[in-house]
Formats: sequence, C-alpha cells, structure tokens
Amino acid sequence: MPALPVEFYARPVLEVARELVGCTVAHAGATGVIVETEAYHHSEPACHAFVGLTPRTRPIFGPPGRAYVYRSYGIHALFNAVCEPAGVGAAVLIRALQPISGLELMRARRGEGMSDYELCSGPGKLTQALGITLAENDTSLLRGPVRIGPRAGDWLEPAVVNGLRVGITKAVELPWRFSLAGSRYVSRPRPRVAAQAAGRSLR
DNA sequence: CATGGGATTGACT
DNA sequence: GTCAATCCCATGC
Repeated sequence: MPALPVEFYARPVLEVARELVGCTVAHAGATGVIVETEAYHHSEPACHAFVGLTPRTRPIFGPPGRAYVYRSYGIHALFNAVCEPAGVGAAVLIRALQPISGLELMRARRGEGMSDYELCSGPGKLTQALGITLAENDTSLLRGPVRIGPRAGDWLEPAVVNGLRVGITKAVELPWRFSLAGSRYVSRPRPRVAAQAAGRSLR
C-alpha cells in the first residue's frame, strides 16, 4: 500500500479530516478504511494543543504526517494524524474504521465472537483492534509502523457528512466531525449533521 | 509534590 | 439510563 505524502497532511486540518475518510490505516497485520474523523486545532480549547507547547503536545506541534497517540481515561490509546505545517498545533482524531483485512487478528485483540461492526467502531476500539499503543506516538505515517494509504476501490469518492464532535466539554459547537454517510461502522449510528446553513444555534 | 480532569468503553440497573 | 476503571500530565502550591 502506498502511503499518503507529507503534502496531504500539510494543509488546513478541516480539509485533511474530511479527506481522510475513505483512506486506509494499516498496522500489525490488520487494515481498515477510515469512516469517521474529528479535527482538532490549537486555537480551540477542546484541542490538547490549546495549552501550548508542552512535553505532551510536542508531537501535535511537530511536522505533519506523523502520529499523535495518547492515553485516554487511563485505559485507551487514541490515534491522531498530525496536520498543518510544523509549528501549528493541529491533528485529526481517527474515530472509526471499516475492517478490511486481519479481522481474525482484530478479534484476537478485541475479543472473540465480536461482530465486524464492533471491532473498530470507536477511537479506543480501533487502536486495540490494530494493536496501536503509546509506543507508536510521534512515529511516521509515511514509513510506519502505522501507515495511512490513499482512497481506493469503493472509497474513491465517498459521501462525507459533518456534525458535532463527540465526548468533549469545550468548543462543543464546532461541526468538526466527519463521517462516511450511512456507514454502519461509525462510533454512533447517526452522526449529527451540522446545520446546513451554519447559522443555527446548536444548543 | 498533590490534585484533578479527561477526544472512552463496557458492565450493570 | 448510570457509573467505575485507571494513568498521564498540566497546573498550582
């Protein structure tokens, strides 16, 4: 699988978040197509990089095309793709995949008897299924160990819808979540579509 | 050095 | 629907 070039990531994070839907993530014998993402930018308080450059946020401010993996709630590893030029703190959280290959390996990691839909339908689930850990933090998405490849096959021109980000308490009004329309593999069945006119208050 | 808060998940009522 | 698990790290004294 060819990897997306660094230029793909060195762009506005909202563009990258939308265009990552349909791309393929590969790690440790398993692959999946991205069906859900969220964008984070240092200018808004939901982003870890909002606090500025610290040991934790260093990868987010680093060069694009690398992984930012952090531990959530003491339990889960969450996987992001770092975007925009170095010095700008921005990343795309990969929230759900449609499993493509290595499904038995995913079940070995997640639990036997799990349906295809349960394997990668959440940011903590997909890292477990693919075996992505904090050891992959600040590693290249072009050379691996975790690699992201371009859209292919049925996902060349996916219908992408946007809505509100999930599980945050700050900047909740930003419609920076992107998902594959109608996909059963997203972390929630019906991603809320943002007000089309963008004028509506989403309280 | 102590504290508090999560970009979640799964088990349970 | 509610809630606990569990660790990293930013913050403040």
